Amino acid sequence: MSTLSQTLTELVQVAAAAAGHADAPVALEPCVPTTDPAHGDYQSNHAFRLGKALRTNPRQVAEAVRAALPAHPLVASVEVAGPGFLNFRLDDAALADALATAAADPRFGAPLPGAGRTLVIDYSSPNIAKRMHVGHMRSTLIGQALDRMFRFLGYAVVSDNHLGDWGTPFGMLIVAWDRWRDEEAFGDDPVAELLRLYQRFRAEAADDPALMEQARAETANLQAGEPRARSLWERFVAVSMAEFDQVYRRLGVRFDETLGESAYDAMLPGVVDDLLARGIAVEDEGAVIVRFDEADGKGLKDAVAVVRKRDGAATYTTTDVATIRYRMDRWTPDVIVYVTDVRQKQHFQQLFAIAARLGVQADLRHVAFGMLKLADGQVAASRSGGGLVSLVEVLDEAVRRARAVVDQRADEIPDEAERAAIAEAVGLGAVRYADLSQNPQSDVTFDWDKMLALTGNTAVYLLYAHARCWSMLRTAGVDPGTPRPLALIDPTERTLALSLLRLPEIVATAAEAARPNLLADHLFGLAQDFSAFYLACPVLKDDVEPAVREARLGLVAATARGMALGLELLGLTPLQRM
RNA sequence: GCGCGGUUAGCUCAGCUGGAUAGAGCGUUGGCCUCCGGAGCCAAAGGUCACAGGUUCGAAUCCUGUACCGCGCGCCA
Repeated sequence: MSTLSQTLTELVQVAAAAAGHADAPVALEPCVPTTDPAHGDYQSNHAFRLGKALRTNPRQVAEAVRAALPAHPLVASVEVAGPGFLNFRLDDAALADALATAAADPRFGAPLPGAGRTLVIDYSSPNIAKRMHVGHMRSTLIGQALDRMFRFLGYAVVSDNHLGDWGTPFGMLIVAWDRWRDEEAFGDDPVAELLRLYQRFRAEAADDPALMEQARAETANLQAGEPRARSLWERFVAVSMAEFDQVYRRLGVRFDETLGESAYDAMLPGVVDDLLARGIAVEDEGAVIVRFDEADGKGLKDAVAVVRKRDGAATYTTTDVATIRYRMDRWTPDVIVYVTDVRQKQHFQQLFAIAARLGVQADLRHVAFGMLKLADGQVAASRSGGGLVSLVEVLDEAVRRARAVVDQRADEIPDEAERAAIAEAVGLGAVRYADLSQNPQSDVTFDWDKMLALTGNTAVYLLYAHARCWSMLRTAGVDPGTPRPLALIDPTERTLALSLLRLPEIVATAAEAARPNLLADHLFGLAQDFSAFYLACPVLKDDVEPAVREARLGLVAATARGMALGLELLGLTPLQRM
């Protein structure tokens, strides 16, 4: 199946060729929805590019293309407007059929542009022995949404949680454990105890250099596989993972792989040797470094990455090179996506430049999202920033606020367990949508009220529209999965149908651009279109003719399906009642 | 110092990678429950898209410069 935009774009391509412009050196410009319904439904701006390339009046080119357009059932009329816009008006009956077909399809009529391609996506990646706080939220939520969208597009996706589970912090923890551990506290809240030990180590080591020496020795023991260090490390990892898993379960996040930095330790010496042997890295002041220049990218002028420190230890750059190698060997992915905050941008530029020199063929993408800031301007994810709100605390508060609203409807939803489930979906949805409805690259300021808002452009609005669809379907006794004919008469019905039919192309654009907010925006518009339809078009009222009622129920069912699809791709739980 | 990013309504942010009259939410003001769900709907007010040039049929979007703000910059990840 193809999208409306694809269908029209192909028509323009055929027409341009027929009009004698097949050789014009321009990329085909995809058809896009018009901004104003007065201009039709979709427009092509291709004539402007053609006109420029051919040095002719774009209006004339547009006329020629229009004259050469093959007939198509979807197209009701085509007009040339303004300086050379080609405006399409789509046929009502054909649109209705297209939507009916999409609504009956489990994939909502979406093509599979990712079919046959493998994509590794690396996100969340928290540090062992630390607590997930609000600063960790973005990678997890954005990554999860992209993960789901890429799967929907047909990619064979491998999601990988690249844990920070290796290195000197564990040497420090082992030393601190031996000296200051409180077994009882560890039993009650192991991660809190590990945090306490880590912080105490940092404080004491500031005055006692010998402690750092011990930590280095324990780190070396760990890396050498010394049993005691190893078993402590395993214990630390286990208790941390147990806590992370609770959060992941709650958020519906599921990884195919959880290969932390420790998984690559054995590969590191080989990586450094190889980089040296190939002349990619050189020795410098006792360390091994890679130098970059402007040929690697503007931002890498005079940049240097250390791949082996003077003390012989590898760095995270080395680990990341090893990780790319491993992924290429194991999955031969076409694409590898990293979801981290923007501060790591240069690191990834360097990493990708090294990969290019190694001949790695995959398309490496860094989704660099903006930082989460606190109200006072402090960066929430900074290592120095203590006293941060824990992620679980945010989620709990969100659910609590949602629960207060849901309980007001206790007469309609008497079942306590159902209200709890609704509050969970609404509360977590609010947090998720607050983040995903923003362009990832923007910084976000942590604001309880904004993040947990339940009115306006929020998850609630979308969930509510979906629940209202279901309410109508329940009343009418209609199963949205059953195919039914549609008819589009009222302008609000047409607008809603067009919005629904655009969903597949929006998902594709949002995933490739790594911007879940494009999908969030579209769903918000979809919910607004549904509201306009709901206001203008009675469905279940007594004076509605049976045929009209049936057709409108079909539209409602299609809306429910489209909304549910979009919500799930963003990680939200669509509710049939709330 | 060098590099990267940002600056759009009172506030928080979108703006489909150059298209037609710049949009939401919150807040403000004024209307909608004899109901197919008011967690909603309708309407109003609110803009020199930081500033100055440039590119072209056309710029919030691309280029150059300036001013602020943020982030990063070889042995942390």
